Amino acid sequence: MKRVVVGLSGGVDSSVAAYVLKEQGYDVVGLFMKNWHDTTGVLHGDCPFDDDYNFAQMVARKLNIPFEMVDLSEQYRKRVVDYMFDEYSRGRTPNPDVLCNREIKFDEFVKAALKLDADFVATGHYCRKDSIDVNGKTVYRLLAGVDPNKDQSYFLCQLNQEQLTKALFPIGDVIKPEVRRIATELGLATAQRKDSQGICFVGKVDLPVFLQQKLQAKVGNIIEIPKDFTKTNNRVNSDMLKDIASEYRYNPLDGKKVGTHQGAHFYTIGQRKGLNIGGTPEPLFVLAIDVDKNIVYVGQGQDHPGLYRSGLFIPKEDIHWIRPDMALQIGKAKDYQIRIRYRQPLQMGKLNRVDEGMYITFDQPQRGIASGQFAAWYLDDELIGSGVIA
RNA sequence: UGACCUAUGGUGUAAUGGCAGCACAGCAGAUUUUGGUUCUGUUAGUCUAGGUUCGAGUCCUGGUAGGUCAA
Repeated sequence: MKRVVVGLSGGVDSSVAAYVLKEQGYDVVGLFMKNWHDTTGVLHGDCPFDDDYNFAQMVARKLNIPFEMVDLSEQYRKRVVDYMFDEYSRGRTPNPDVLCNREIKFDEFVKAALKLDADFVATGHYCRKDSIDVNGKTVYRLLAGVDPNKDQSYFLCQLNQEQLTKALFPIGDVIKPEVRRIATELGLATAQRKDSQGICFVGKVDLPVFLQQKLQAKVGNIIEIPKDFTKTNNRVNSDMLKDIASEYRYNPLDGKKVGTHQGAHFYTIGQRKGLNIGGTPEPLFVLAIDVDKNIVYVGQGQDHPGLYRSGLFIPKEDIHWIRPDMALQIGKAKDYQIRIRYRQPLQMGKLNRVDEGMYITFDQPQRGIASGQFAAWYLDDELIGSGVIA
């Protein structure tokens, strides 16, 4: 009998995942990860971590499976939280949950599971895996979950073949309401628990407060860029990949000062809340930040041209193929469906592999392309590859 | 130290003398395993002292503050 170690988080998804595995005849072990125990900046709720542990334990008892706990706090801090601080300090917008999966759940956690003699490791992600034969070699495919509303494949966009080999996603072909129904039917304590939100393991935080643990607050200017500012408008007609894919760079003379902020690195492109500037007919959105000069550039209205770009660039060292056998050769281009954030409907676009990296161009301009976030490319249901936006 | 104009939530603006409204910001909730977006709800105002009127943000007089023109 094959042994599966399932990451029990104390939520309903991993609870049902454990149940499904058991039904499938696996020798199932529940393993709870303790990755964080600081509440700085955490909104409402004093200490959710103990709660999670207790719920996970209750579920394990109910399912009659062994239950273990592993503390990966040290690794999580080093490999996810430090990366977060570092990215924000450079004026970028990291995605800690993608890193959490690559570095913790499908690395450190797997190591812990192997110590428990695991053959496979399972999670409660809404995604699927299958395998095909390519030139006599088994290749694993990462597929979207069948629930279009909950598909979480995006968060796994940095996994590699080795990691997929050991992975099982028991609830990928079930829709969320069905998961809730199963949990309710089984009388699992987690059946009605609210879905988790915010940074995985840390929780819903007030980001500026959280970041101020490491990043200094410092007052700077907010500059409003007019809607008809030509530098942003000209871009739309450009043919040069490099031009289309690069960020808009402004300088203070391109607009006028409309207020002050507490630190440019606390903001991200597309952001509306937190500027504290009123009196405009339309809301202000962040168009760009300059952490060196400590300036936040804003523009008025959802349709401000500075909010949209038709392309992005990924440096070659940040290109990742879940399917290495499909890696695009230098000089080649190919159409893909792409998303640049969780739950975004897939967008039509083209990958252009050049010597220095990958340019992605979109058929429709995209709102709020943020450096540090991940672009993930799909062919229908299958996640093929991903990369960090420069 | 002459004339004129203006004054309404935190900000920008509406209201034939008849229930002070809208937008933005803020706050709260919903949505969301990243940031962000979006949706819903909500706090908060007539510069000041008098007067006219059944009734004043609105009309009259003084004050205060800001602005424009004239020098």
